[in-house]
Amino acid sequence: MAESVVLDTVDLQILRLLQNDARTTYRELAAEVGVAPSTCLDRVTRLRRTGVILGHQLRLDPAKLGRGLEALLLVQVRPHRRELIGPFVERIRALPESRALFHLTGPDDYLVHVTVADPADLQRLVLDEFTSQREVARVETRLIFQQWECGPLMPPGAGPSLSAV
Amino acid sequence: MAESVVLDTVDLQILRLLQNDARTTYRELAAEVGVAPSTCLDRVTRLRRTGVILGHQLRLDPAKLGRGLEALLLVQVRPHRRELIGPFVERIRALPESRALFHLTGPDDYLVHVTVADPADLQRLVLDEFTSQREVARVETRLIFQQWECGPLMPPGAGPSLSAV
DNA sequence: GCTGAAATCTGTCGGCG
DNA sequence: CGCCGACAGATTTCAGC
Repeated sequence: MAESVVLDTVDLQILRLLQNDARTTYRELAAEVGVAPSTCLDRVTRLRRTGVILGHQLRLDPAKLGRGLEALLLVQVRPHRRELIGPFVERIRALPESRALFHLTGPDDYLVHVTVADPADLQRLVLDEFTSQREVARVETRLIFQQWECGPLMPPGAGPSLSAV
Repeated sequence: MAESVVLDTVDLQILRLLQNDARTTYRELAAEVGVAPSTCLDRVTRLRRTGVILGHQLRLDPAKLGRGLEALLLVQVRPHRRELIGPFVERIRALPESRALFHLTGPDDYLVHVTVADPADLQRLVLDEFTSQREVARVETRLIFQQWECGPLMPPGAGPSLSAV
């Protein structure tokens, strides 16, 4: 599980470029980074094998899919025991409205990022899937005005090379 | 901006498959969906052009990049006026630790998802980039025990067809 | 890590239903 | 008008060095 991975500048440049556009061809990567296309393929294959790259994801516009309203739900699950939170997590993950789920420290045990059609849809979701459940002690709903994805994920102090576990 | 988009079962199947693996070839998509590869290309091109597909993203493992600790920061920005929140948002987005930023309703104005190396790194981030700033009235830090991405994003009541805006 | 070549894929085009 | 099938160009992938 704790496999050691060493990343050099070539790896980091490739990752930065692919985060900018995950469909960049090996040819283009090679031209930018200054190595052969096959080397880029080798690097990317290794980054996938070692688990640095987890996968390629499609970014969709929820509004275009009829889910123009987004919200974060802060949820207390009580009692906070494995027998209850296991099924809770699986149930929430399976909801078509759920985009992401976080298990947190602090007064709220879980944060759920949901996408719904409109306020009525959100109300239905909160009432039918959260507050109606025995293990859900409290739900706090926060609407999302706007959201931003931030810059590329890079190692701290992105020097010329580093080792991570 | 409010371009009308109609999605049929073929589009929805393609989106579902591409969310599972964004690098699925048109050939494979065609085989699964039961249409010609060129038709899949046409559909995907149209989905890109109409803004349903926003782009292709690389999913990376923060832990493998030396950012094994993740947290959510709840931030109050006061006074909550455009002159202050504009620069605040840009500054937070530019931090290498920031993964995502949400502008919310409720007592906390912003939620920031951050990835750091360790608790000392988190402490530095909170003190130097948040509480030290004049406009930041309050910061609440919640560590992330575990997180899950949820199922594919699909339209509400994913019937055989739908129209979205 | 590179080169080069084979296999595969992408994207275009004209035609068909 | 959208779907199909074939084609040319580009990309991926794999030996061998």
